[in-house]
Amino acid sequence: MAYGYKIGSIPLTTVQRFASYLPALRDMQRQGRSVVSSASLAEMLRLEAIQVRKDFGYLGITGRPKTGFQVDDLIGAMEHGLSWNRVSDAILVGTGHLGTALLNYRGFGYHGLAIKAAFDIAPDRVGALINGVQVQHLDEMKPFMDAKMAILTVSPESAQEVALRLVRAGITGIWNFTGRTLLLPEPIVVQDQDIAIGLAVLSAKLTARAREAIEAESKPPA
Amino acid sequence: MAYGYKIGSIPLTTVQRFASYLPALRDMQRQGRSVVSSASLAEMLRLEAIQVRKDFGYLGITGRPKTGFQVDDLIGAMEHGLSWNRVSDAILVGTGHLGTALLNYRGFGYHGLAIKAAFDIAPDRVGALINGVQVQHLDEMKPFMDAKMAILTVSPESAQEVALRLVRAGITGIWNFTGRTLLLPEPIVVQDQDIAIGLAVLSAKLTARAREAIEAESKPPA
DNA sequence: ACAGTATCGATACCTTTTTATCGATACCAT
DNA sequence: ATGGTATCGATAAAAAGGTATCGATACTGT
Repeated sequence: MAYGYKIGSIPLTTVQRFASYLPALRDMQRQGRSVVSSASLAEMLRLEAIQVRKDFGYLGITGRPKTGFQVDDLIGAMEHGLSWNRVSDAILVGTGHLGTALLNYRGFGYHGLAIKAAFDIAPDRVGALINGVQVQHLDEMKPFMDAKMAILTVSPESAQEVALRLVRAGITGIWNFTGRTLLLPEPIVVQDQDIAIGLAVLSAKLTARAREAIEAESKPPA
Repeated sequence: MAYGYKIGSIPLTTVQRFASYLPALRDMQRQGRSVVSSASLAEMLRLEAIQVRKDFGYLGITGRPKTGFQVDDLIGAMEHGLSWNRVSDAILVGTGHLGTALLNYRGFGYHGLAIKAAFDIAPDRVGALINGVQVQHLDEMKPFMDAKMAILTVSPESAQEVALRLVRAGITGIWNFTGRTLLLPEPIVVQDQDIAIGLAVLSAKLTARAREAIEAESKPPA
């Protein structure tokens, strides 16, 4: 096997879906709804009911026929199972537009993330206050900071170098937006996030759809 | 089957990898390198050589033993097969931090995207110039614009409403950053991009790794 | 209480995706 | 030329992930 398909014993795809169930469930919780059926959640998220049930199976949560699943149970199990309950601190390096956007993003709270510090090297950025976080100079980054996760939003050119500094500062997980593949010692977990991929897929889908339409037209309906 | 696994006859996962091969190959091309082996590309992107070869198989590109694949051929085949060569226009709605970050992002060119117009409703944003694009009021959005793709970076609250306006304006593909599931007529292609998922996965991986470490410690090495 | 029904959960099945194997081919060094 | 070797490509096996089926269960209304 190449590398981590699974997270613990849970399929990666399931974990990803957990991440989208969670906000939906939190909304329900807030609205006072205490139970939800796999079918209704599936419809909400454009999935299949059976897939939702199977996913929940991994959590060990069991529903009740005719009623559904307890919203609280589901949230609890997801948060506990994936440590989205304990708020883990993260730091962010690179306060360009993307970095700033992430510092201002409100959705991370669902997954227990709080960005506690931000770093940059540009003199005109150091000292700025972004969404309550003061930008510090990269040189200020100290190994004793207790964040274990870092968000890397620097330029591709400096990606590798900054990543190594992060590792030296005790970071064990890097969320990499730079588009460069980072070469780091084994135990570091790197999550690559190439924003352009989503677009590329959309564009490819549109092309495929357009082609299908043309083909469908050339041969008259059966 | 639920819905689109495949794009044309190419697996979705393969298309995603294409999107990351492409910049790497373009770099090589720029550096004058004309051939590349599946093994070296795989190492560069942390994949398996065989997977790279299989992906290339979908393109109909054939390599040569002992040498590898022609970089130009690969680039050409990917761009042509997925229409990343023809530049397609897109519009962006919602010029908050994320929208601004995307307007400033330089990686879209690899996939043939040009953001031609930006819209918002906030009076203090309308009229601003972001990376050469003038922000217009949403009401200015006209059905006759020839962009078929839209990037949706508005607040979750207004997501559905704005999406409907986009469809009425002739948009057929929406790249949805709002985190809300959009309910739209069938032929519209929606690509959901929940930025928090990447983080959630990273956090879950770190947790899993930590647990593994603990388990490995409790039972001494075999 | 009882029938009717919505919903779950276990099992089995099927599809998609990844990985392994291995013969064939083209380059390189001698 | 010839042998050695890196690399490909076809085929097949394995793994992962998704879907269907269907009996079991608990709520609802009479």
